[in-house]
Amino acid sequence: MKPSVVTIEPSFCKDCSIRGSSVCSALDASELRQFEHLGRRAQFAPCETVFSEEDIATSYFNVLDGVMRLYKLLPDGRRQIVGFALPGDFLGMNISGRHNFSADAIGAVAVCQFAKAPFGRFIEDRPHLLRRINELAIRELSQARDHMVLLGRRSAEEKVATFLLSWRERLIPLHGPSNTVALPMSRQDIADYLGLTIETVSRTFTKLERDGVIEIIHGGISLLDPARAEALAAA
Amino acid sequence: MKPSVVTIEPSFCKDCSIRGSSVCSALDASELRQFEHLGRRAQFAPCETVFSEEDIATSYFNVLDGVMRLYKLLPDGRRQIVGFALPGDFLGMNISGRHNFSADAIGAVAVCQFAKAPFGRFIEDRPHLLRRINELAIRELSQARDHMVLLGRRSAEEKVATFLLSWRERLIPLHGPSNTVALPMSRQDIADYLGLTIETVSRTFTKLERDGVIEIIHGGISLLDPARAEALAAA
DNA sequence: GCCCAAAATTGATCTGGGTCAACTGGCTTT
DNA sequence: AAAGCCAGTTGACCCAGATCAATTTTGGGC
Repeated sequence: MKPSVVTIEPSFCKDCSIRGSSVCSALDASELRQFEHLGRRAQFAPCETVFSEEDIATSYFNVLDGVMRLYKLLPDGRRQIVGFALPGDFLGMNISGRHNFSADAIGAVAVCQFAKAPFGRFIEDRPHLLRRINELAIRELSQARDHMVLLGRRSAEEKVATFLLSWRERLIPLHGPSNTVALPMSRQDIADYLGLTIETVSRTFTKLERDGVIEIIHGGISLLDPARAEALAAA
Repeated sequence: MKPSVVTIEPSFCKDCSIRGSSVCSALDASELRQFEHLGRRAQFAPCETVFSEEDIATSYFNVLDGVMRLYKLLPDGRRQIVGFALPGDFLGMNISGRHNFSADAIGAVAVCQFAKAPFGRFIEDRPHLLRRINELAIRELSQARDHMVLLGRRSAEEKVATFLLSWRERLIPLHGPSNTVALPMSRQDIADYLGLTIETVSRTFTKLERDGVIEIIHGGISLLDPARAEALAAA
């Protein structure tokens, strides 16, 4: 784990890569110029922790680049990854004043960080921004429920197939549609996301490859038979 | 499944039992009087479906009385209960325009039903209400993540102990604190909530009773040894 | 009260995925 | 290029919880 590099540099929202897909899509050009002064760019090195569960939440984060793992730990060390955050995702919403999960960078990550208080004041008289945030929360809630079904009621093979397809789906806005699916997270991360062990994930990947559904490539997979993968994921 | 009885009766928000715990807590007395005209009381008989996944969402619901099960089905019939709704809970938020889970009454249920459009217009210029709704969504999101940990990483005994404790917790605002915990839902419901089978739930209840942690009583359980239950749930 | 159906419990057995352990193959370091 | 080190894979075995199959209990209707 390398030391973190935090760069404070002038950042222009209008040039931002995630402008349009994140919370900021709710803002018009003039608001955006004010908004600019609220955010501060920050970089996180691979494996660096951005915030931890139970930490006082002092900031909101907009992911600009890279992938983060969001997880909760049980006292004995068992881990459940509750999601992966990609560019455009907005983190830090909570009601208790504390984060309710931990987040760390998988590869290098860049975020736009907003101090809680000024951000709160900015929202105060901009209900359209609040509506946008609400929209994001409701979308996440829907995803969370889908994931509950996966965790509670699906077999290992269904879990892996579903994960690969939905991950591919999430990468479309970033890389365009492709059957080559980059998997920046480790097998252990995938296991902890799907409620499996690393061995079962590995075996299931191998099985899917043997069955001609995927090809395991360096840093990801190639989806050879999307239709069959869909069938495995649906049933 | 008896036929539904829908009663449209004059209902007064100020006298409402859940006034203060639901969305409406964000409204002042004068707003409440206007709000009154938006809602319509409806009753649902035991086992009756309030709405189904993929239905066009035309209403929001405020649970007034009774308990609902919220669930998703896989094509082959496997079911995952994603939550139970109690008085004060607000249902119907979504972004797709369709419900993303099904909901049915467990016992008799009374709700306050709001047509989507007028409710949306009412929120429009009342950001404090929107903030309240956002708060509820974020709280649910946090609960959903806790439940993911349970589904993905906990043993059967831990699941059941955790469920009993958190259900007891949820009943406090309704019945006051008590070691007697009413369980209006069936064993099958509990199983589908915890990602287990009905047999495993039944066996685990029996084991907890044999161990002196709970006593199984009619329509629920009595928590004999809360400390031990906490220990089972935490580890 | 008695009857019937549904819900819950209990027992016997099976199995998907976990556990434990060994091995492989890239990378990095020197 | 040798050594060391992880991340990932594979194999052998095991067990928590699923499945299958009876009971037993509960509750509602008459």
